[in-house]
Amino acid sequence: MSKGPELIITEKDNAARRIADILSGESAESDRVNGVNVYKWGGKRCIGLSGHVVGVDFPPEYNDWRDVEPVELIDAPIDKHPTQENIVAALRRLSRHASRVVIATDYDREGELIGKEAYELVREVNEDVPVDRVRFSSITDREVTEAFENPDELDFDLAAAGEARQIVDLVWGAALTRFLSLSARQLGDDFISVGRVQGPTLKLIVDREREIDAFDPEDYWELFADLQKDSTEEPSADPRADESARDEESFEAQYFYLDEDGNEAERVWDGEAAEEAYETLRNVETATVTSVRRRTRTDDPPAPFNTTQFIRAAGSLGYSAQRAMSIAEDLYTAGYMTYPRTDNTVYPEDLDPRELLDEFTANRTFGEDAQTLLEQEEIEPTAGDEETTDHPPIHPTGELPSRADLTEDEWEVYELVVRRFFATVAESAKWEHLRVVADAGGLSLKANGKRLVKAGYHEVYPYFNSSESFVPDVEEGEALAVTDTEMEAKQTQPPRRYGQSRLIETMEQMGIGTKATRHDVIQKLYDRNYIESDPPRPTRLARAVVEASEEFAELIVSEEMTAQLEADMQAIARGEATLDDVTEESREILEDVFEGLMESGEEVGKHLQKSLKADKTVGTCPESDHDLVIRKSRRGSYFIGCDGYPDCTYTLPLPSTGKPLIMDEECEEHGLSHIKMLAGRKTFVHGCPLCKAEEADEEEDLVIGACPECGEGAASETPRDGDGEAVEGEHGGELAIKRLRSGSRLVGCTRYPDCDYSLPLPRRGDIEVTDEECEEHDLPKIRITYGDSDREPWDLGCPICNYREYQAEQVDGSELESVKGIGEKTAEKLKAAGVEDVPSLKEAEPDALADLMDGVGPDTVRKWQSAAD
DNA sequence: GCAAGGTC
Repeated sequence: MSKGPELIITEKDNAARRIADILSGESAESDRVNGVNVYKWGGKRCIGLSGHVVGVDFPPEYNDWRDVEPVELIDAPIDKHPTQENIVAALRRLSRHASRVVIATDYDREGELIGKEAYELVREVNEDVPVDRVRFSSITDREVTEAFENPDELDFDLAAAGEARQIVDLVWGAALTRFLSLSARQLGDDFISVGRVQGPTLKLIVDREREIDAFDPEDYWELFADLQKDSTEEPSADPRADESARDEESFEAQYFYLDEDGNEAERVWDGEAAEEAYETLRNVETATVTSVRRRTRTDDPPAPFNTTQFIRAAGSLGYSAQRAMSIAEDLYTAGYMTYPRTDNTVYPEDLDPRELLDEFTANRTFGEDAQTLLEQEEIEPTAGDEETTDHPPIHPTGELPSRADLTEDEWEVYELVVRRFFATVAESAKWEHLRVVADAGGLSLKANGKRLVKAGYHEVYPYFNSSESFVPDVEEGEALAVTDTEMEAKQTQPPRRYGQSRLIETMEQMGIGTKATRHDVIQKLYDRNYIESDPPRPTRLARAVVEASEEFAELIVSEEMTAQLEADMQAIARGEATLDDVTEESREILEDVFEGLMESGEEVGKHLQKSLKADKTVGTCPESDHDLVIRKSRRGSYFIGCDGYPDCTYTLPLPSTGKPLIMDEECEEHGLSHIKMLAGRKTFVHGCPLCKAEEADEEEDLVIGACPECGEGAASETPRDGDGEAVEGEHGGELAIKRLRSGSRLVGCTRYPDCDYSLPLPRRGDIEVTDEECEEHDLPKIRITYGDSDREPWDLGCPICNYREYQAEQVDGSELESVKGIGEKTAEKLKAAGVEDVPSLKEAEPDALADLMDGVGPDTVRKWQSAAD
């Protein structure tokens, strides 16, 4: 037996470092083995994994989708193999001579499985070493020390529960995904996927869209009256004061009646009845107060952040789920906040709110609020319903960044996290509600006022709406003047689409996905062309996938599958069922699914193909009977082409920026769908592509001067090529303002394509050629106006000077190269794609940007974005 | 190349 060091294994590097610090009393030193961090002190080593370091998959002979019938995957063997070679190698090296191994992975089911995977790797190289398991729910001195003093054993049943999930997910996901993809002949990057979590998520979106489609709006009317309290008691000397006093005493009330069930209703469904009521209301001069009700309401501060609620709050600040998590992850890695992936909404016992608040008292931004909170006699943090063992709720650590350490976005998210913590230890707010009902000519009017009498947590947490609505103090029997009346014609609205955070919340309620994956699932739906735009809308393909699944494999789009699996996993964890029981039964169900599916394979395939085409179809070709579809050129740019190609070669260009989205709106003249170009914050509506092309054809070029490359005054020594043709020098080329068929505008040479000199012009606004001239370039100055809008005109000036300034700004684009993974060439490409600096890189929509760049996928873009933070 | 779950 060797007397080697003791090895501690955690789930991630960050946890390894912190546990080493705690156990060593901060004396641990960091070393690298195989490029992996290892913390050493005394006779101990601590290494962090990166989640699962081994993966489950079918053996390589099952890799060819065409060679293997999807149904064969159901009973195919499943292998486990290292996916993080360097970490696995380091783990092997360290465990070979270890005298003891302690598994300290996260305290949840997946953590138990990751621990078991590590255990098996250890066993491969060291048969006898004792292996213990420690469990703690937050990495604090007390919890960690206690856990290591009372080591336990690995729970193999719990790990097996996790393994069963891996197998069921792989078998169902792979077999069905391959089947659908093969049936629709989609084998490239655009395969058609389904899975236990993405399936029901997609169905959620599609179902909502079905409701919207089926929605039949109904007309109704609402009546309002402005009421005014009589405030003529003491007229003041200043008439303006009277004016404002009157404003203060005036408020809006709404007409209501009691419906058949005796409930208050505001909507009048009958037009004539509304008209009649309005007639009455218009003719009354006063309303008499019939009831006044006051009550105070306590408004408790929110619970601590779990992942879902954090994403929701960040969403209301304008961050996508993906982006919010990416920022949170960076703040976590930098040590400013706790682990962002957690279900827990109850602070651990050893979080001392006073101690943590203390850390903020000296801070410029938070000091005052922290101080105020500390002055409370008692501090009792709020708690949510969910208390789990995995990680504490998201809260700031005692380590504070300075504002300069963070980007603007990071700071905004950090402040949100800090203020949420503040809110959870702040006092409740108090509202005073005042409800007034008045009678106007037999019609009931009501007004609800609310006043914040104690701001409480709103003082430190400004993200919730705390606006008041004013209703003056009135008394029963008091007469109020009716100063204005209004009848509004309205229509019932279809249900709203799910936004990203609503989607994540609903997934959580349905019990599908996990805190760490829900936002990724949504991203996956975008990547698979199932949803587009934000809030997400389902494509035709998505509808077809859901329809096909509903008919033949209902379970894969149902939340029931997760519920059943969850129950099975619990049975395994309790030792009441085995992994084999569960996976066998699941395979049998899938066999049945395949029986129906294989009979109708062709039909399913056709349906999917039709939908795929519909997603790309803009309308009918004006020159042939075929469809016009969006295509991608070999250079990676989008255009519209005839589906009858090569018999019909009709095409229409599209703008070079962004990814085209087919809108519902259709051009009345041409019957083509309008196009929107998705390009992050540069997103714009292109409109009907044929209208754009015709506008360009009709608009004459407007000559504004000589071309500096080939026009009058250009280099007079004219070099000639072999044929005696001039390649440079004067050719009489002129500069003109042009409108291209793709919709963009520019200043270009009239000799195009022989001379391709050009200067950019903005896409929006009216171009005005002024009388002023640029002395340097002999060109008129240009001004952009914005029609009726409030926007100030833009004096763009001489187009050459303007372009020079623009380019000078772009030189700063070398800033892009400071981002890990971006070199000179990539920075060039990025600039060509319209991404000039780090902020715009971070705001870019990964899909749209990837589409603009050869050889770059959306995942790469996301990597840059997180590296740029 | 398929899933979902860890992690970066």
